[in-house]
Amino acid sequence: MPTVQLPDGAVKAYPAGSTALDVAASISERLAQQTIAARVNGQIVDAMRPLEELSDADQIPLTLLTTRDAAALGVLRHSCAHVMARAVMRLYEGVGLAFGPTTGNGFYYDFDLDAPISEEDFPRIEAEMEAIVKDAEPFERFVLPREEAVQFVDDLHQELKTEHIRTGLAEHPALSFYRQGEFVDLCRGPHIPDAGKIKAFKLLSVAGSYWKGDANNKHLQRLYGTAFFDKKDLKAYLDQVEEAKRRDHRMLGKQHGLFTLTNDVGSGLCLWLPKGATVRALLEDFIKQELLKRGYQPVYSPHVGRVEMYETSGHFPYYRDSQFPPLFGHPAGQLVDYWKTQLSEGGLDEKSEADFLAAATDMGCDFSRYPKSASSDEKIVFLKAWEKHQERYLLKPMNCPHHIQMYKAQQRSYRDLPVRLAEFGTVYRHEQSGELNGMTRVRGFTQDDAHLFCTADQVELEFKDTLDLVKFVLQSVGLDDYRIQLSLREPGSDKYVGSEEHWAKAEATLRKVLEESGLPFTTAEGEAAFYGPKADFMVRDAIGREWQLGTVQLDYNLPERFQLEYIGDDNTAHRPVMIHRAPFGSMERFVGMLIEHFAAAFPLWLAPEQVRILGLNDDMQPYCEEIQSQFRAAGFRTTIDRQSANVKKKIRDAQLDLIPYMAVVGPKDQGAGGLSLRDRIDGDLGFMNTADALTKLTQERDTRQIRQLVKTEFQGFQGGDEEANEY
RNA sequence: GCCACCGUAGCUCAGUUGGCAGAGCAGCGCAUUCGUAAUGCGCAGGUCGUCAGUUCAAGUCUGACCGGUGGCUCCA
Repeated sequence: MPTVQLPDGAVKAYPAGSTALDVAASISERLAQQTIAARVNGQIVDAMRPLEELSDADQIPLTLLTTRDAAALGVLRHSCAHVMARAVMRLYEGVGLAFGPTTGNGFYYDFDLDAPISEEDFPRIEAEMEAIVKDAEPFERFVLPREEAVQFVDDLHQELKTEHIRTGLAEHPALSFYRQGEFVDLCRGPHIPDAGKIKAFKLLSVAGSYWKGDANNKHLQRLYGTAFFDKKDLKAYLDQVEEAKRRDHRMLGKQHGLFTLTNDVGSGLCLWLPKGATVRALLEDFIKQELLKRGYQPVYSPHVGRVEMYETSGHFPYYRDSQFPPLFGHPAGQLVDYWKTQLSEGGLDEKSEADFLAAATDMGCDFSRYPKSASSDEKIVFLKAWEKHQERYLLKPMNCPHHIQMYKAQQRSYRDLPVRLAEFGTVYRHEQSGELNGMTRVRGFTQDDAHLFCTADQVELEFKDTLDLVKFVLQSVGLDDYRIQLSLREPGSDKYVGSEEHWAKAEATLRKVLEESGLPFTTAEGEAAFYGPKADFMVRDAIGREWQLGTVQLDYNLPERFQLEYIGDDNTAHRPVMIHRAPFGSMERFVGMLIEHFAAAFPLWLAPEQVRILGLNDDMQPYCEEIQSQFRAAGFRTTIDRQSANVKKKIRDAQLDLIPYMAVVGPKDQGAGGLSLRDRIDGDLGFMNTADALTKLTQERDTRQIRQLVKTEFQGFQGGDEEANEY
């Protein structure tokens, strides 16, 4: 007979076999209606399971989770995923089930299905789901011992489930299933008591995915949806999605002439139009001033570097697939490189080889000693030797090797350290075509990069200062909601360079400084760079979305690979430690994010056009120019609206162009030696003399005031863990 | 790169079963000269992403390619 302890401390015994639902019913009928799941020992569990199964404690600590608990939302959504899968199975033949977990904002289910599902099919799938919800059939859990479970799954003819149960779940002695009507799924649960609890749901999108996330595996169709306890919550969520669309930087960037992308230049190659370039230049100037104060030194480096340098750093071999191919100094370089690859992949026929030799000779190669009759390996050795004497350049994918060469350009003493080299360095990466996205994912971008070279003793302090810099920079643009992600190695992986000892030291140092900093941080294994751990700034924008922006990375490995040294106070050589850091990350990405954060309504100090001067009629032109020159002299970016239109139209245009201030001038203003100031946010401020207006605007600009930020407080009502609920 | 969807004027979009390519905004011209979110009239603007194919006839149907969007995979 289970005894239950509720959160309010009440202790009560219940008949054997009682469930959380029974407990709820014993309190009130209404509570039983609203109970979605329960929490026992911190675990979220089915409300319809006998309590003895869940805990063998004398007093079972039980929390009922109702429609008011965010934690129950994940349960609801996962059950909704089952309902969706059931609907899809009713409507399509031969549906293979994969996984169907919850996500931060909803759920998805992956299907192996020949017939393509498109958004046009959503209404009938939703209608079928509606019918299932209306039937309000219960979710029934049952457990089978491993052998029986395997047999049971075999009989369901669900190949992916069969595979998963044999590989992914090979260690599980018993497996749980959930049945809802004719639909049965291998599932860890928990689920809601019955489908009738789903009051609001919607299918969102369809996309491709891979079985177990591996691109080599079977391609699946993924159906995304979301569900809520209440139609109001669903509407709030959909409004949020609309708001995000309204702020899309690709649309706003086009609309406000900030940047453009055209296939004539190339995909992923961003053109900064004057207005966007102004925002970027202001940010760059701002950070340059700050770096000067913090003892950084400016440097410049070219856009290409020898492949060998990137072989030393490890970037070239590690990221070969996502770089633009090397530029060859010798005309035959590309040909030789191609030939070498062919040989390593099994070689080509004699004729091709003869063609290659002829072509290479034509291009001026002396291949008289090419070992025609030798093995592929020997031929590769020859070609490699040839290549070794040729120049090959890479469009630089990273700035660090260049800065490292600067460090090496002179002998360094411990007295010189730390050396802090800063550059807005433009780098090129051949991102996969499917990854490109407006300004936030491009193939050529500029990092506000710097590399700090310091002694082992200085690492902590330098790292701390760097965190402080990023904090300061984010604050200055009004981004004060962020966390830091401590990105660590993936245990047991061989994709990293450097010794165990260096990694352990680097990770421990990062963790120590972060703990001492008091900044909120989370850890993420497997997210480190290949040469060292990182502290990534995850910044929340005005509508609650997270962006990975600035980064600080600790690196013991590149100094080793490039044999960096400084002479210590003991007159012997020591190895410095490097810190890589970029507060904005990439200018493209950062400005893209800012556009969405401000919905293109930049604060005065960042606005591409700060003041627009609107004459009441065409006769005011000379006075408009007079006012303009006064604003320009005070450093403001202004234009005059020269349309032959009435002032209402000019104001409307300026408002739509999101200009922070308008100076409306007519005969009255001219007579009184001033202007009528209009604020984008507060509207007409009335007459002001020009000096007062300048003082007011100068103050707002120089303190980098952010007067308006349209925040929507919808923080997702995020339910459940982001872990897969499926096995 | 993979899967699904999309590509018509500078921008946002309409275009019936294949039958002469449309609107609004922006632009230009003329008139208007106005006090806080659209003055009126007119004009111009397109090889319908590209290339092939089917057809008497293709924006519309088919294929390939290019580009974009949503995801997947990737992100130094």
